[in-house]
Amino acid sequence: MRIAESVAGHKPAEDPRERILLAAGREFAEHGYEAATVREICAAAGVNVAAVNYYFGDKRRLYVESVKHAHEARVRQLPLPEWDASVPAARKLHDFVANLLERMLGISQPPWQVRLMMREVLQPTEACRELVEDYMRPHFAVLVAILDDIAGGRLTQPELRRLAMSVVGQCFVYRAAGEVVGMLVPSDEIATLHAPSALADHVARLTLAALGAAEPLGAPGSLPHDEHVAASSLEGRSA
Amino acid sequence: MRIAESVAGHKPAEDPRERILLAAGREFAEHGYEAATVREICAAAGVNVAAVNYYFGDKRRLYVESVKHAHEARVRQLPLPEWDASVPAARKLHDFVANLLERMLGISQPPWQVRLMMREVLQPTEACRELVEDYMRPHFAVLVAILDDIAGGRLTQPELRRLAMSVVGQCFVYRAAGEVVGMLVPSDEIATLHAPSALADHVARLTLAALGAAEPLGAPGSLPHDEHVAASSLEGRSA
DNA sequence: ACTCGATTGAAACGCCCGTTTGAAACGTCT
DNA sequence: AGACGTTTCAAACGGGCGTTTCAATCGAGT
Repeated sequence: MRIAESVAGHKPAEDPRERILLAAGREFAEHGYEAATVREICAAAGVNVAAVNYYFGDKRRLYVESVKHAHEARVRQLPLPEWDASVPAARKLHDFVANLLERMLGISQPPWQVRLMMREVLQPTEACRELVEDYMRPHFAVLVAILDDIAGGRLTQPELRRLAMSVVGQCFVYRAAGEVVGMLVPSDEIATLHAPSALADHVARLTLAALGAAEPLGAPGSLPHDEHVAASSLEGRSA
Repeated sequence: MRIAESVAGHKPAEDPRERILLAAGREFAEHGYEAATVREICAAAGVNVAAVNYYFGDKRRLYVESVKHAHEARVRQLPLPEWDASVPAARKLHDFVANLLERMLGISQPPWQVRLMMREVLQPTEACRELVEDYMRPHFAVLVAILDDIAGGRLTQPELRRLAMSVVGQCFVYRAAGEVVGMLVPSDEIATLHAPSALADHVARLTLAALGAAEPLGAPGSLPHDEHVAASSLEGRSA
């Protein structure tokens, strides 16, 4: 049996099982399940190819374990924000979006973890449903509740879910299609207007404006911008 | 002694090159480049494995050709909409979004074509840049112009690009993360509120509202608003 | 020192991969 | 008919894959 786990080491280099999980996550994130090779994973982990069979049984189970492992590390590091009851809903929305974007785009974490989960989202495997239930559904429910608060009961739950998906989609596209975004938008804009914090401002502001809980975009906002208000909009029929 | 003709069955044996491209597109879309196998492609196309080498040289070039082939078929079938000068910008926006969603989610097309291109977006290869320049950048420019029109010059070009990305993201998430959406949203809502046409209404409306060019979401509703999408609107408020 | 389960290691097992081969089958000329 | 370029075919090549084998090594209990 395994003895001396004496020093609760933050050193992942100790436990071979841990090393394999780490290397596997990287490899699966980079190449996908089928294209990743056990041999490559074991080489990166510095263990013999037989180790994956010894510790995990086979490649499939190693994959599922590595997804769970990355997922748990992610949850541990970026828990759902909690707010005081006095915090206004608009602020909650901004915090939520900022958290979501930081989780997707932030440099606070090695990029392969979120990339691995992104693969699950785009082409779900058996590890996906668990991911959704444990991780995404609670987040989504929180977002819906915030939006319900902002809308003040004027939207049905199905409409709120659709609106929530719009919020998520605006964040999601930057992670999933980031490279194409980089081709369509000048790189200097990426570093400024499309940085996580600036994006959070934008998405939250857009959503609030769409709900009538903030000035429309282009009206006097947080940016030093032209001050002429949209008193006479060209298309809008203000009833 | 020509038994080969009858064995082929009722399937008209057309250009083998075309058959290979078609089967390859399907296979690459389903499994990705590395996991797709030449043998499987050739079996589906009803040709010998040597044919791919004969017609395309190797697997890599077959892949590039199949992406181009699907891309061209897509462009041919869904060209950029063109509007009369008198069409209001809000209507253009709705048409653009509806077109985008139809292209991504519509049943008018075998699903593997857009899936193949989605793979390029998510993990670009050499075929991606061409895809962006020929296909996506023009569409994106049109969207930016429409939004500029609606905003009436109150937003800078960088801000317009960011807003355009928000519009695209809202559509994109349904294609890229469709399976997860299906887990988070009750299936009956998927068939109604999240159908392409209903989604187009939603995204266009949300964007207009955010720009102050339409009533906020949850306001008295589309009744005081002009007729721009009323015909296809099937969303039932207050279930 | 010895035992014995836990762990590691090098090599091998089938299998399937992308690609190549060389000859047969075909269509089209003279 | 015969010759000749084009296209198809079964078979094989070398190599990498996931997995297994089995002996070597380790480390604590006796």
